[in-house]
Amino acid sequence: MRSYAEYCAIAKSLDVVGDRWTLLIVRELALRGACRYTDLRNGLPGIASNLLAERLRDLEGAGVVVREEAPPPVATTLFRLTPRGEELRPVLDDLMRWGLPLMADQAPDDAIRSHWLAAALELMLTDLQPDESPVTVELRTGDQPIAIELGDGAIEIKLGPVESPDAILAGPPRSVLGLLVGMLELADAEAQGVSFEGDPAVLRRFYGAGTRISRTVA
Amino acid sequence: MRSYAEYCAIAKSLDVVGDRWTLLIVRELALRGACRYTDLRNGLPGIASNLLAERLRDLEGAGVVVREEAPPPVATTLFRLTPRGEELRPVLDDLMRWGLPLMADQAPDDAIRSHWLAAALELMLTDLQPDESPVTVELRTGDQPIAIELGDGAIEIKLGPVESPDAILAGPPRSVLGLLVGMLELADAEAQGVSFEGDPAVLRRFYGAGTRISRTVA
DNA sequence: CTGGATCCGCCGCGATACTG
DNA sequence: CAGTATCGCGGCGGATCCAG
Repeated sequence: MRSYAEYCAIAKSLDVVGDRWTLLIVRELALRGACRYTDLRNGLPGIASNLLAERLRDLEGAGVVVREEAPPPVATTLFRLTPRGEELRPVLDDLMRWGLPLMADQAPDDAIRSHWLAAALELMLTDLQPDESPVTVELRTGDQPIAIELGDGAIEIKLGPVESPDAILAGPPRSVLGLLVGMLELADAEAQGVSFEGDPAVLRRFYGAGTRISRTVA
Repeated sequence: MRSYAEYCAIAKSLDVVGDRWTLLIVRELALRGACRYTDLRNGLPGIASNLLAERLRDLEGAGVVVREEAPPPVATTLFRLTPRGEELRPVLDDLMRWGLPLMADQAPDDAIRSHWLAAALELMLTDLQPDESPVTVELRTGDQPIAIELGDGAIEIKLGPVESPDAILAGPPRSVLGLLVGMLELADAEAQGVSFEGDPAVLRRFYGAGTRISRTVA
């Protein structure tokens, strides 16, 4: 993209990361750590291969990304954020926070990746009953399961299955999120295709976290 | 721009504000408050008129901007951020912070507006000697003077001239910023075309604020 | 199979002219 | 003052091809 040619910090930032796809590439590296070219393609459905290569070159030139050759036996090239690139996390966090209300509209052709959902949940969820016993929930939505672990007032969200979950939640992402966040009652969520196994009381641990979001939606 | 078609909060944010020029329009409204179409053109040098009109329509449709008809005698249309638009300020702040090191390179054809500089200074400057007596400085760089008022440990930065400043600083923006931020000694700044009137001790009030920035520059 | 490069069609953007 | 109209170009999308 052409430079804005403005002596302004915001414009100069956008000169670096304002191109189409660029911030989403940074998002992938921030959420998933070092990635192979193929991993990035998978996390950026629809990107043209030449664009991904070009953006990675540009980001490398700007000092945001480094390319490193993994040693044998893997022997593949990895892309990783530099410290300067890591400093973009606040920008990503704010953009994610601002975009949370927009998760209310899930377009039929929206691609879905569980690590995007996990990042959103990390911003939204709080344990409303931190004194209760620890609880684990497995989410089955997106391209891989998500593990939620409540305990000691903290919430941990990881990718991957849960050993013996106290509850299992499956269904369309929008409805699963809506239920967790308290915008949807269990009955409504189930009407939208959500299946819930376990003790419904577990959901109360999250309820209300979403009222703050709901208020944001115009 | 085409939608990214990803069920991800960041991607959905960028679907709204990721177009070229869009965030800079929001910047203008955030920094200067309600603006006329002409004010926006002035604050966005180089933007095509049709693009500005189209972006404003889009932003209005997204609930980020409202158009309001000013009552007579002015009788002009004003554009203003909605509350939802105001919530983009954290994004702008982080982008500005991330871009501060890039202010080190001022391209010859970079447009300059004092309100961009004022915003950057607001992020960078701290009063290192809050117990000293109040001090006012007038900056003459960009398209209008900038007033800096130190007192009670707080810094106020406004646009416009200062009544009877304790110091006057004029010259190229990069050097004026560099001096204030402590990356440049007075002698070096003067060699770069900065003129300084007043007590040089005033500069010590700011010195060091920029070491944090300097460290950021790779 | 990974990590690209190349080509082409198209649309978003840039620049300028024009208008109620 | 607040836009609309037009046209040319370059960035992007989509597909295919290629080297290690």
